[in-house]
Amino acid sequence: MQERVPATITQFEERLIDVSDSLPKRLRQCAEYVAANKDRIAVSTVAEMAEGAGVQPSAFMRFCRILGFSGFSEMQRLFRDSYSGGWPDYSTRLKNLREKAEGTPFALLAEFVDVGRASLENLLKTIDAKTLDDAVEALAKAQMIHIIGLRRSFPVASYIAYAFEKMNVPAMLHSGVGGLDNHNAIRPGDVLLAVTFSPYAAETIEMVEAVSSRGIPVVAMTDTIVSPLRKFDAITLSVSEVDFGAFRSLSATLCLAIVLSVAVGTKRSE
Amino acid sequence: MQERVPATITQFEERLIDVSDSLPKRLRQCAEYVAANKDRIAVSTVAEMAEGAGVQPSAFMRFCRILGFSGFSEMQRLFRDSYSGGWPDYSTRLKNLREKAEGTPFALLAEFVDVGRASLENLLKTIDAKTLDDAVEALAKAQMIHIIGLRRSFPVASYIAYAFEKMNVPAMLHSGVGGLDNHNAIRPGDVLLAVTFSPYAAETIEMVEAVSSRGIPVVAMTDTIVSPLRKFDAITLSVSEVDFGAFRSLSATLCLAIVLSVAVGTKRSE
DNA sequence: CGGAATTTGGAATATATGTTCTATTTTGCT
DNA sequence: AGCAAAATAGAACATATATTCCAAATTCCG
Repeated sequence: MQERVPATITQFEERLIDVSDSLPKRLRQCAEYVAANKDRIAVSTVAEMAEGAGVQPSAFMRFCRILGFSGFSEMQRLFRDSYSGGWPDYSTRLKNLREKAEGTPFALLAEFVDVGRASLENLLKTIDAKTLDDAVEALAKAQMIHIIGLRRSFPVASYIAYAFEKMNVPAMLHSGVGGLDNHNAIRPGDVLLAVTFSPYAAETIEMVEAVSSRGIPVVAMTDTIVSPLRKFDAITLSVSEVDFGAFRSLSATLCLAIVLSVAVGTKRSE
Repeated sequence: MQERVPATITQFEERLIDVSDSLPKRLRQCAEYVAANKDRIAVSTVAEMAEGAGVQPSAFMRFCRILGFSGFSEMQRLFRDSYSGGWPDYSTRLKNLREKAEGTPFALLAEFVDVGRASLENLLKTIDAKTLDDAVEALAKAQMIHIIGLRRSFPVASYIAYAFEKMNVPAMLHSGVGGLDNHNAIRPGDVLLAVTFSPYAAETIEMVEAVSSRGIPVVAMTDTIVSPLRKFDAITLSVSEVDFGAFRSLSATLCLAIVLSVAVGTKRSE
């Protein structure tokens, strides 16, 4: 019985198939129940799993052992971690890496590549297809698209402005150069695309507020659902990105920005 | 604080938005972390959630109470019950998504997420650790760092400028606002960080040429080794990004930009 | 600036949950 | 049927985890 412990869900499944032919009654019940309810492993206790399978907890424990784990906890950990890729505390990892002088730039790079990948995967899970459709729809109908995004969000805003220009979409980037406000450039029939992340730039919030009260549609790219933009009835695309200190890996945000640009550009030229 | 306990995820979100305006510091951290990682609640312990939010477990407990639960366990139960598991794993999900949602913005998102991931993976393979070290070294020694990146590279340049500012690194972004050149701001002891990708912006090349001939060190972020910047003896970090149509997913480039910023910022403060 | 109220950190405690052990039952074999 | 080996149930035990409590720090107000 000294097989090595499954390290991935796939290995787990293979092992499950392997053993399931030579199993006594109770353990077979476990195998069948687990096969049919893999997704419950991450969120259940042994007692619950055992009851579901119609066996005693101790029987279920033996079952875990046969699969190669030291116990139920170890098996559960596999499922808990592999759900959502497991990006628990990148920000502390990065902080440590940065503080410890031993962190070479290359190690830092590896870490950030990983963060970016996790963020991208997560993006697919958290973006709601319907909301994305609505956003594209609203922007495609706009006479002119106004873009605002300051400080840490400015790279995103400027990227979108560039992409729109390349796709012949009328757009205006409100960068605040020279402290000019240009609020009056925003007119009925236009749409505002606002990008802001914690700590939210006051100017952005103000602009959304002003524009929203005039009945002009707003599409927002922001983090989480507790963003202050929630107060106004904007179409909100929330992107959660790993950040630490002042830094934010913008992978997911920029990815969404490209998608918006391309989708809107395509739709308008139809 | 005797509100009734949220019975659905939607109610939970509403409650979260309700309270999140009137929350002290630590509890606000909890709210933000939870909003960004709702999916982790089902499979984490209080200790893990607390660590993720950067607070003590006891603080997280108070947070659960404010949301209307008797404790963390009750809140977790809500998420465990409505947990359906996001399997099968990433690659198959992506494939399904693309086939099923063909032509929709969401399919486009899946496409770009994949492109981004590929670019990031590729970055690790193509960046040379030694060159990266040299670049960090050169930038860390600079009196002042001048940053240039125009058109499609501008988001990257502006990101770097922001990051340097936050890390108290003296830096100047040459954005060309108003057609002013500011060549004379670049002085001996300074370093130029140039970002450019095909089709290379003439202004950037010119600046590199001018500066380089004055004996001022240049660090370049560019694509491939055939970039025109090769002519000048700059420290060249080449990033090959996967293109999708006319658009460039900047994931890898921005990732490298963050790494440079953080590494340089850290090194200077040693 | 000083005192009250709130918020916070950390250790102490309670509880739930996983794990092990052993007597008993079942199964397989001759 | 009778014996040995394997499997099982259930209780006892160990550990991980949630929860509470209170002193210290902070913020708020007059």
